[in-house]
Amino acid sequence: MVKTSLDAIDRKILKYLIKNARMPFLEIARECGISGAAIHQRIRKLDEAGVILGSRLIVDPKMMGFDVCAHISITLKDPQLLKKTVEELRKVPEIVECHFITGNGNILVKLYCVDNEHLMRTIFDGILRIQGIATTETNISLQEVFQREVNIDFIEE
Amino acid sequence: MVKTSLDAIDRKILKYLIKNARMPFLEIARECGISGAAIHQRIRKLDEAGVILGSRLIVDPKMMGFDVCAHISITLKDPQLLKKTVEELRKVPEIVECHFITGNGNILVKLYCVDNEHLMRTIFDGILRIQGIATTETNISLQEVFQREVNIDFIEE
DNA sequence: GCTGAAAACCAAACAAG
DNA sequence: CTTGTTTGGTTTTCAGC
Repeated sequence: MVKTSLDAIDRKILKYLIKNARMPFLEIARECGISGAAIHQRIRKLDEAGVILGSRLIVDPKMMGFDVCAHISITLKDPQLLKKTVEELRKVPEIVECHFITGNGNILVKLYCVDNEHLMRTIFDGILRIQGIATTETNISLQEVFQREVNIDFIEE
Repeated sequence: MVKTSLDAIDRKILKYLIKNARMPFLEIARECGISGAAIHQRIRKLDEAGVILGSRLIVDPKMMGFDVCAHISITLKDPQLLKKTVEELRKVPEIVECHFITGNGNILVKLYCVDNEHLMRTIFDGILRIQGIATTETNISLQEVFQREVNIDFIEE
């Protein structure tokens, strides 16, 4: 996992696209004071280097009918089963994030469900049936107050 | 927070753009079998309805120099200070997510830091100095195994 | 709500410095 | 690493259905 050195223009390009993935390259070019072709090549390079992972439309989960957001901390029966368990968790469509963590539990997942009944089914039929999972601890998110991308401004190199 | 009724085409449009925010509208149009102008109008409507919140380039935090990811559960001195505390948390650039939660603590934040020393400074100088915060409990994410947008396929209306 | 067409605009690739 | 140019595709708007 090698770090690429990003110069000021790279960071400026990323900053704009992090806020709006559909911002035209030519508009970025005008903001940065270089040609569109240069922006295009820099973005391609950032993509190939793995700095850029993709782009996403951000939708309001509530508007899509997902009224329940929760974090679940999962404790494994056996640490050996980590990789296999993750592969099973990946198949649970409600889960949007998965971390290996320190502290209480071994895995932390974030998920969205339609309602509490759906959450219950997801926990009991989706998560607890996975071999290797011993216990879960669920924390409901009453409100997702804000969500944003990592701010790259305060790395001044 | 009224739910808009999304038909099959709306969901198809969103599904494509959630995977790739820069997918050309005309390509979506071809996949959906309707004109580009219709796609354009539907997306504008979804935007105005608040279903679409924006779009983001997804960057690898590690590549940007953020080697440490953590979740911090925050307990307030006084529940009255909730709103004010959130406004202060919003000013901490390292924080990318903020929830009101049930269970252990009142607020859960997710953040990225450059290293453990930076995390320590963020907790002590950034978070614990905020009026109204009593205690914090930090959970380091050893690895962010995956991260994706909510899968809208399993809502079949 | 959709369409097709027009005008303005953009992405991508190129040779060249 | 940059630029200007070119080609084909795209966005956006609008009248009309």
